[in-house]
Amino acid sequence: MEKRDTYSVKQLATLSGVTVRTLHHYDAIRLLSPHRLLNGYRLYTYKDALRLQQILVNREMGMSLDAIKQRLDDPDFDYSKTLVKQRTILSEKIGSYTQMITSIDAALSQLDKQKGDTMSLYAGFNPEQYEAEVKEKWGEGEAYAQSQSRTKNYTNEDWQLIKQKEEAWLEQLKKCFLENELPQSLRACALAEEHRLHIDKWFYPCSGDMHQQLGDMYVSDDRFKEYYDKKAKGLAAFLQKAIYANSKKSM
Amino acid sequence: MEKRDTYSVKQLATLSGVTVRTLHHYDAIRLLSPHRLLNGYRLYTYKDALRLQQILVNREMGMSLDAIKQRLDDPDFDYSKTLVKQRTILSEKIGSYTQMITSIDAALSQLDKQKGDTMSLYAGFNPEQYEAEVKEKWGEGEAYAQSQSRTKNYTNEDWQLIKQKEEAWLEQLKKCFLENELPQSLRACALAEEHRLHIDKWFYPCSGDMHQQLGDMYVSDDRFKEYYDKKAKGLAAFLQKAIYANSKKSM
DNA sequence: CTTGACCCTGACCTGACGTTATACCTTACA
DNA sequence: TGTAAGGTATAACGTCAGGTCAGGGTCAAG
Repeated sequence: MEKRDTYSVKQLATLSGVTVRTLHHYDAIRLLSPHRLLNGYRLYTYKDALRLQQILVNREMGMSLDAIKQRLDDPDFDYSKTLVKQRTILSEKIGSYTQMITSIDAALSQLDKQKGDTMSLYAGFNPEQYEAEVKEKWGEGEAYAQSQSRTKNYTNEDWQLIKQKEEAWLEQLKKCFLENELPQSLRACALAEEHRLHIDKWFYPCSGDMHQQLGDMYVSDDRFKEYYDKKAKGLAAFLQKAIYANSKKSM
Repeated sequence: MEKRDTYSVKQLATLSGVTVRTLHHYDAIRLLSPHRLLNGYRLYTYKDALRLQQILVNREMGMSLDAIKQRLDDPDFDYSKTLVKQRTILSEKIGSYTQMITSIDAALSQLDKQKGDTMSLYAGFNPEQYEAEVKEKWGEGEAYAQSQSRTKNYTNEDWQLIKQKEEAWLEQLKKCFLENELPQSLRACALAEEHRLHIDKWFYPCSGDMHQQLGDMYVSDDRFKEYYDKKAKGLAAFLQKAIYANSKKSM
């Protein structure tokens, strides 16, 4: 701190890193009341500056302004008392921080356990994630980035839910297909739309266009084709057509 | 954090050291909105508890609730990375706080020399009780319960006696360590056994196993480690080894 | 004699809860 | 079966440490 003998509000404020309003406040509650010039301006002495420093240190420790006032105004101001008080505050903080650390550790180990091990769930092939990966190869990095950032915090439960929904949907699609419904039918379109919303909700924004690209991928990429055709031969193509029909309808 | 799947308001509140009102508030501002039972009661899941943990750590770092909300709701939020970062920040803070405490202690002892007034120096950290607390966190509620019920009737003189004994013992351990005794040495083992008996007598039944767990804690829990290492660097680890050696010997 | 930087007070606003009041729900026990 | 205790809910007002204007005075420089 610069060694001057007097300061204006602003000078003291900037000097000690508080706002003018704060000094006004401290004056109002008589925590730090400087002298006044004839024009009413506040004039802080070096002593005031020292007191302010004390105030700030104690405030930093989480003490209330009132308590600080009590202590600084205590006639038999006992430095050791202050120190002891600060010591206990510090040690309490340490206590709560250690507690936080232990819970963080607990959370971390918990997280390790439940961090979505998608491989085991999907037996090696996670279609929705794979989609994003393939899109990446095609230069559509955005979908991949989105998918990555969204899924990285999914828990095992989340993945299970997603998988369940997807499986239920796939069952319906299969039924629809096996019952010789046309891909343009309302029923097929509804399922296509459901699929789009599923992707959109859990993985990355999926517009109609994006969805059509996906449909194409389902027949052109062997891995996808196999995934769907394993359920029922021709299902991949059926899905693609349904997606196209749905996209047209939505426009 | 205890591993339960659901909590009531009060349960979660006490568990995480906040008030019920705070949880209500967080619900009101949609920072942490739990499910509701049919009667309208809030029901917090483990996920909620994790989120609360995040909130509290961030709050402690001086972030506004609004900013915290922003962050936690950000899809790019990487939970585990953040946890790790926070852990290091917290433990750094602990480090600097302990530093401050030691310098306060220095100042205090300086003052003590000038006056006659000692006592209450250890107002902050009482290792034996802290042990029980930590064990509680680790799920060994029995020790904590025992410790609580035994200590609640202790008088001031009792505490002084305990403290004295513990300090005397600690001095001996320090000497033993600084004189390059091995932790397997008879001398070290004797001190370990003395320590076990001390706990057993004053706080809770302490078997060899329990004692070994304690030893582990002394090196893994920063607060203990610091407590012992402040006496002599490496003392915590030394004590742990001595405890292990003593346990083996007694079997 | 104006302009811009400072200063004043007063009044209302804010964030993060604390406190109090009133009422409902659930459980234990007489 | 009733009732008392204790947990829960909402609602509404209080608090603390300032932030943010608004309206007006002061002062040195150009």
